[in-house]
Amino acid sequence: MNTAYTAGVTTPQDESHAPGSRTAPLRLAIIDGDSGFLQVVEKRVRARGWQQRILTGAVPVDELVSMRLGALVVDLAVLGAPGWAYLEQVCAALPALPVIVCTGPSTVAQRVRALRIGADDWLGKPCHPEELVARIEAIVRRGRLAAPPVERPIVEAGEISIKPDQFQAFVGTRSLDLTRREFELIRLLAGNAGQVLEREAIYQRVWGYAMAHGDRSVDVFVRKLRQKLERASPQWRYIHTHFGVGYRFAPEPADSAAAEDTGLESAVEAFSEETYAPVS
Amino acid sequence: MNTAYTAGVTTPQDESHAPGSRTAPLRLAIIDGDSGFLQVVEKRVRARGWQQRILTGAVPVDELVSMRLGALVVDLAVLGAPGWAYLEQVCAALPALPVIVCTGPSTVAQRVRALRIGADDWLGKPCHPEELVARIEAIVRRGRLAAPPVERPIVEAGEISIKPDQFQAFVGTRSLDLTRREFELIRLLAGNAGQVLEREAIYQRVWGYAMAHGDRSVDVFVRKLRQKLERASPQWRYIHTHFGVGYRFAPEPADSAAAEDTGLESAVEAFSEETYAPVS
DNA sequence: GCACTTGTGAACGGCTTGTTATCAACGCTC
DNA sequence: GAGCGTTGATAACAAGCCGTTCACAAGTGC
Repeated sequence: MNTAYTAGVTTPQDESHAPGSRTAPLRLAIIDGDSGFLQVVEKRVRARGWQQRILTGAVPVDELVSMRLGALVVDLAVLGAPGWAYLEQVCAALPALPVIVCTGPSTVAQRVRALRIGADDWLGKPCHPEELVARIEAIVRRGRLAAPPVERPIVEAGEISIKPDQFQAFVGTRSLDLTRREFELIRLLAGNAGQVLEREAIYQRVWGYAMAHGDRSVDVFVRKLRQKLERASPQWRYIHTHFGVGYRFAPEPADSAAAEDTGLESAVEAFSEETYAPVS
Repeated sequence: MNTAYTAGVTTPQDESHAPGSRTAPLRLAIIDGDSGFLQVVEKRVRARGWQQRILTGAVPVDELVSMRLGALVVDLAVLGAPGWAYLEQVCAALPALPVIVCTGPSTVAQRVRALRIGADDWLGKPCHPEELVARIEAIVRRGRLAAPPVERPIVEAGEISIKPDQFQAFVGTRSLDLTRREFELIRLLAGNAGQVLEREAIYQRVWGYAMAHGDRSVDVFVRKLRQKLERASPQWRYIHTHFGVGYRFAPEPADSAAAEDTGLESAVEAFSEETYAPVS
């Protein structure tokens, strides 16, 4: 009913940043009526790649649940007298949800009451949007720290499966015995299956810094990977060279020599919903 | 820098491990010089059954660690110019420690900076002690809340069984005679059997604070564990090294010389629904 | 055919890990 | 409080893995 929404520039999957800092974009909801305030906040929310949803009033708790929020900002003034009951209700139903009350002048008693009820923070208006965002970050950080590590999905491709929590790839139950770099590389490639990745981009994302001119490391590691893949799964070809460009990951049956010529390959490439752009 | 040796009883795990089993009294430290303020705060801290410790200045991080704090309140004004560096240092070394800055007049930029550095909250003086306490409670609550990974009371792995209530591991009825740290380490590893845990993560969760660069403690304790496991259960191998990453707990028969060639190792691990599937 | 790119194998060297020893700190008994 | 055994932190050395680099072969496109 009352949902303006703004999607951050969610990069498809910047999955493999070098030191594994994994952060899905935060989903933030704001119950507030001050359009000027909302605007300046939204600007900063966007800059962080978060997703923002603006609510103009009390939304049933069920709906809040279904929004799968990462944080909630509330202006109690908007809700009027039932605001306190609503706050209590939300905090009781969603104890894991960070809640920041951001409202006008208040008394100590009010602030203490909100915090006791279950709110995580209280920020008086007028306030600087930067501080609001910083406080949201601090609370979310605290919550994430204690949270169980996010389970990463197992990627399946051809015969192999990539298990991030083991830093290893398998054919059936058998390990490919990859080193760390090899694993990071195959994870990056398989995570962007069907896409041609340029050497410099690969290097940047696996090694974490810019590739020096003439560096052949990527080639060498692709070779190592191919060797291990070939040994463990000889019926498939996984990594394809694009001359003058880079490499593309796409599992294909090994006997598709004829198929490749006809461009049939795209029929095999499967699990990636990413748009597949064949390169002649 | 490494002056005071604060080894000793160090049991920092209870806050990070034991979910909500028992709520030990919160240990609170306050770096502040205002005796009047300290007095009114202390009154309320006592009323809640917390333990309070007053520090008159910057205390070495090592000492903070050994205090096993549940929260820290800092008045930056007391620390002077180096206060910011100190704050950063503390937050880096003890990311799990709730830190509240409670100090005099401030600018938005200062508050944002502190929150970014790792502080959980900023409360301007003068403030009502009740609000300070309520904010501490809210932060601690948030930190405790998201820790639901219910650890199985007894973990069975290979020949050994781990009994948390006894702080000991056994082969049959025979104790492995593990020290406290050794036990915490094997509990963590076995509790995440099959997963590769990175050294820093292990250190953070067993020792309770951030691992210093170059620290080899995890390796040394892994060796001690392996030694005791080997002695008590020579037919099995439990802890596996992942070069450049960390360690993985997975019971495997020791005679896997032939098995390794067939990739048996992964089939046995995790004592889950996987059954041994002979290869070829 | 020529220039350039990519594949391949091997060797070097650095960094990671295994292992042992030493010492400070602590708890215990007396 | 002194003496003694235990625990944990740290240093030092050895061993070995792994990433980088080089040289050369093979392949690609013009």
